[in-house]
Amino acid sequence: MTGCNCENCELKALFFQNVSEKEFALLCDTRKERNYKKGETIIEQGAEIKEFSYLKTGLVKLYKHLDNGKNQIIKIAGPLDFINLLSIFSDRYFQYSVTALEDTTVCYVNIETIKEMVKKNGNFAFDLLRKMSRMTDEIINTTLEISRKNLRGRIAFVLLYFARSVYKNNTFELPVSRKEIAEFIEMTPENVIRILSEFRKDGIIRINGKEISITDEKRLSVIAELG
Amino acid sequence: MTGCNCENCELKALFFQNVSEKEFALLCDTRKERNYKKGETIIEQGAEIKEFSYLKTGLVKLYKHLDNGKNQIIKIAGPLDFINLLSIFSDRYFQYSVTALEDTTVCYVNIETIKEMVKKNGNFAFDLLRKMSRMTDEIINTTLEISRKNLRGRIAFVLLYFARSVYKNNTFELPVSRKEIAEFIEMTPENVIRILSEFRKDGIIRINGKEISITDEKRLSVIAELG
DNA sequence: CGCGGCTTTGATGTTCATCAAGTAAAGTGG
DNA sequence: CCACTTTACTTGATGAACATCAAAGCCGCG
Repeated sequence: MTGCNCENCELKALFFQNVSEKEFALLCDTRKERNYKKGETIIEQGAEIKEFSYLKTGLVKLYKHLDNGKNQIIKIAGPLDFINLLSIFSDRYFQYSVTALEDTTVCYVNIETIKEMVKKNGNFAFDLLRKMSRMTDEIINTTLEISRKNLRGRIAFVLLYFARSVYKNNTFELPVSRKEIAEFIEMTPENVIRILSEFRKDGIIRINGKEISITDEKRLSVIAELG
Repeated sequence: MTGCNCENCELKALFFQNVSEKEFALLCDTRKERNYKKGETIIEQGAEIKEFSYLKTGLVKLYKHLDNGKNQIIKIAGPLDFINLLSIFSDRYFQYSVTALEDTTVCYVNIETIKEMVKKNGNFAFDLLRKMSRMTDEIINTTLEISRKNLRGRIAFVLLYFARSVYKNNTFELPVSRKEIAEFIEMTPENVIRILSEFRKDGIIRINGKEISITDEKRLSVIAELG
């Protein structure tokens, strides 16, 4: 699906407020949109960066393939996130992969067009700098925060992350496997399960397969803080 | 010390190649330069960001003050590094402190001037985007890399970091205390010392107070890789 | 149906933080 | 310049936290 029906897209206002009509038309001409099923890979680590892409709807994981065959999840990204902003200006190739955790729609714009726009339109560049700065800030802070927590604190952290930041609800369907949680917060899948069970026995959460209900958010917050 | 004697500064070519004479003069007018002794604090976490600053000479640490009274070192920065690029576009206040590890010279330019330049000069903005992207890439990669190594691997990593990236020499004076190493690579000072002693006993390094000599770089590399 | 991957639980051992105690070094005030 | 205080460094002993290994049940999928 290509073409220019972005006029009414709610993202236009957010990302391209400082872009002229003419520039915007240029963007739209090269724009592509694609849907991905849960589990499909959107970006493969090592591939050449040809597009500038942002997430319209859905949920994805950004992760690195390590030498030992394991993966390390860097960030979980949702609507309105630029999913390839990380290395787009520093490298020709993707430093990480992106895979859909839920059905997802991605918009693609030609990367050279964006680069030209940065050079010609300083206000757009400024917006991009701010956006990028916020995103990397968040990744750095989250990574450091996780790494200094103990395992119980880490599990509490992810549960609250999904409840508060992603689903805005204390009951939700986990979009990731236990193993993926482990890859995100630096621990083993066995311990993810063990601690989830502990929380269940302690009456802090209810578990039904992938469905999680936080029943004692206060206690979970304390664990996340102190852990 | 203020004023405009930047014409011959080696940093001009690096950072401001896409800046016009007129813009450059504006930069220079508001420029300040300041020297810091080893141990002096350059930036205090929480302070308002009023300047755009970069390191001319020396070595500094960027670190966060944590709630429990401890510190966490995010990055060690050297010449040519923008020391406040991290949150400069995302926040009004510094998210971290910066302290000199060696005698250091810092150049300051008014932040509003830079922001105006970004908006007016797209090529300058593009340079800045690239620089920022590289810096945050490196921080994220380093943080993730450290967090998945065991303690021996982490110590090997920092020793090689100082030898290769900072001093370009296998013998060097450690610019940080054992405690600061611990704050950088997420472990306790006791274990930093213990593992340094192990490496000494194994004949991998020689230690004389703060002076370190790497005598078996190959073995140290293997430990850093596998750890 | 059977295979492989995800999940769960238990047992075991290693790694690491914590505590304690002592030495060395470096700054501080008289 | 010396006694004093503080801070950094070092080593050992101990226990807790965590990874690893093993085994079995579950589920989806070809």
